Amino acid sequence: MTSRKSTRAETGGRRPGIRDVARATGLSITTVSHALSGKGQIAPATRERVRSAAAELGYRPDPVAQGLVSGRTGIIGVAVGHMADRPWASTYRPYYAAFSAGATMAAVERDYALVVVPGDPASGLWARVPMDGLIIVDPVRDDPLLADCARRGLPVVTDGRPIDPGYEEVPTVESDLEHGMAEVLDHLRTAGATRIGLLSGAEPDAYTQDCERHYREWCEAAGQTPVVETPAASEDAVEAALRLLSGPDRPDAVHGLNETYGQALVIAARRLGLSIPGDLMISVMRESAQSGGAEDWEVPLTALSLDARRLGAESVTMLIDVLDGKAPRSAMVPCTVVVRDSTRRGVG
Amino acid sequence: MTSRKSTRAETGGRRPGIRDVARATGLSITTVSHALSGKGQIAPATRERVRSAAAELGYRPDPVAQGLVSGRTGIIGVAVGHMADRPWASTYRPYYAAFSAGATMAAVERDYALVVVPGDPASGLWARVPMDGLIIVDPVRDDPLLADCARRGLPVVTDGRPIDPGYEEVPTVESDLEHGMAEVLDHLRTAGATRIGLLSGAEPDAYTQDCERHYREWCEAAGQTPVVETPAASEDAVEAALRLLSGPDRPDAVHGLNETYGQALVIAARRLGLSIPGDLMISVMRESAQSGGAEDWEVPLTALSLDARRLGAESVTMLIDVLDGKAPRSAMVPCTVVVRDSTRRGVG
DNA sequence: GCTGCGTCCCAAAACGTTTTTGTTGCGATG
DNA sequence: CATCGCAACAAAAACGTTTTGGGACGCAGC
Repeated sequence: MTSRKSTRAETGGRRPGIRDVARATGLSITTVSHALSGKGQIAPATRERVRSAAAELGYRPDPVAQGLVSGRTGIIGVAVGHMADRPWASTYRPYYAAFSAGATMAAVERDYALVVVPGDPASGLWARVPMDGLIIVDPVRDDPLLADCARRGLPVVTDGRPIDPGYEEVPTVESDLEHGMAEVLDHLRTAGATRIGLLSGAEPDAYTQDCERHYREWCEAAGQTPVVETPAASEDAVEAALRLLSGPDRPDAVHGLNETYGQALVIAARRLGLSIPGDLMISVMRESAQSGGAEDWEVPLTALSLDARRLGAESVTMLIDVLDGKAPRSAMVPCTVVVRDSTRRGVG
Repeated sequence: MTSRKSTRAETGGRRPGIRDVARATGLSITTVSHALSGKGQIAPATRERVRSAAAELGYRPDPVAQGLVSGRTGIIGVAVGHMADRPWASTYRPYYAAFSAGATMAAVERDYALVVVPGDPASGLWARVPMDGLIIVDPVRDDPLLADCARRGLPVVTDGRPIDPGYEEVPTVESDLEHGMAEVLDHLRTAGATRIGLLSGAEPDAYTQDCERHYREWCEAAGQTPVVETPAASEDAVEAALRLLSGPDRPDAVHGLNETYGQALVIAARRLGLSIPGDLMISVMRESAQSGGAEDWEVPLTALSLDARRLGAESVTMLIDVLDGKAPRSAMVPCTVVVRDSTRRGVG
């Protein structure tokens, strides 16, 4: 208490700076800096004197000033969500929350801090916050962020392969959608489905592209005609689900590319009087092992579960490797099928 | 492409600075700064000339340098998790993820960035990342962070009332545990419970304290003897649950103070051969409306659901108000009871 | 006594901005 | 004609560190 007030008085109400420590010890600023950072050659006695004076004053080096001279901030950015026209909250998927959680923990472990910014470049927030590198989640076609980072020379790692040409060298973390999609589609067929549809997405990113491609490849191998429906720009997913389930040769199983689509499928099925899994089996992409929602759905849905947390952690590790001068190899994270009632026909 | 290389060449491989823009336009640094920020009196023609030159060079003011002179960084910190001895991942609760998500979105809306740091003061990360203010989640007894922030004069908002004396003026956001606890306990009694226990926590924070206090007050009003059990420091929650359910006068309903305790109660009940909800009704604190888990539990649990997302958002709004010089009033966020099978005796 | 070499410390430059305090030229005012 | 005010710009001082390039001193070797 007393010491607090006295230091405040000594520094004239300001936060104590390195000058104040120098003045208090009768040493130079240089010596104080060296003594505290352990860099130069300082007599042990002096070092200790500086240490105690700094502690007494409650001195902490200003990270901003340190950043200015060192050029490093110890901050890693994550850019998520690419719908510029809508409020960010509406595009903030469970995937992002889990990804951020994993990324945060991996960052902290390596003594970095993590900040999440909107991927929408119009916000410009990402350029206003100082960072050593950026993780771009699901880069889209003609991604402006990717281009901006390249121009500025900011180290980048992407979650999901960039689809623009010219970024082949960017380190990338991605889910193993090839095996995952095959696994979930195989499961649907084994469970009794004869005609499997896909409720795809409109996002111009590698995730959507790849899922759809792997679906079509699987169909070809399985000798089935692909049945794909995609919600239009601002259309509700239920509309697309209804289209998918109302056409001729209605699919008897559908895989939805995200959790929202799963709910849309359930709603559409109910509206059309289709029983689950009797008339229609449903499986979805589950955006994270921790993501909820399922308990609020009427039917527990079989899911291909992405490991968003691990994806986030791997991205951070990879980016820090880049910052440390290493050139990390891109990584693949497995996703796993979790079977629930929505594809259990025999049981009940 | 061409312009990119040429600008690089002009600046000698460095990122272009405000000097480069000044040199390119033949104006002074001051004028460039004013032209771009729209502050001084600059001829419109000049302003436009500066603008285009800056765009041509790809100039962006360095946020670190701006922060140094302005004293503001546009970054808000959130400190979570107070177990210094264990790895952060093991103490990272669903509550934090939801809280962070809400906080992030509220921050971005007000043009701030949000960074999550470990509350463990030993890490020191929070002091190494520049921030304008800090949100402390669940401050504990003798909270070192709280003290440090007060000493440094860093604006603080807490989620959950600080329990140390001397921080009565700190703006705070908290769940309305008084009404929430009463509501869930009333529900248990109405559902048929005659003796309701509490599986409490060992954390020295206001959340735990208040829950326990409200529980005891409710018991007194209801004329019931409180039955409280608390897991010891490093003890598994199941042990405590077993103790709670093995004593004489075993409770026929238990409320658990977090999601982990809910699972522990289910496990303990099964181990003791107690049926749910027949022999034992269980309700838990649900750490967020979005938190999962429930679908992975064997029994859907009735929950008192905290609105972590909103708590995060309110905290940020409040902190920004403080930064803007306002003195916000502390806020209370309601929590809601969600009834599931674990307390439905008559039905399923 | 001069040189060479550690040891311990310091002054000043640098980092890239913003802000403060001018300075210059010119038209309007008395 | 002297003065004032205003528009448009510039020089230099901040901001709080780290880093660079020494300087002073004592001591050993020749």
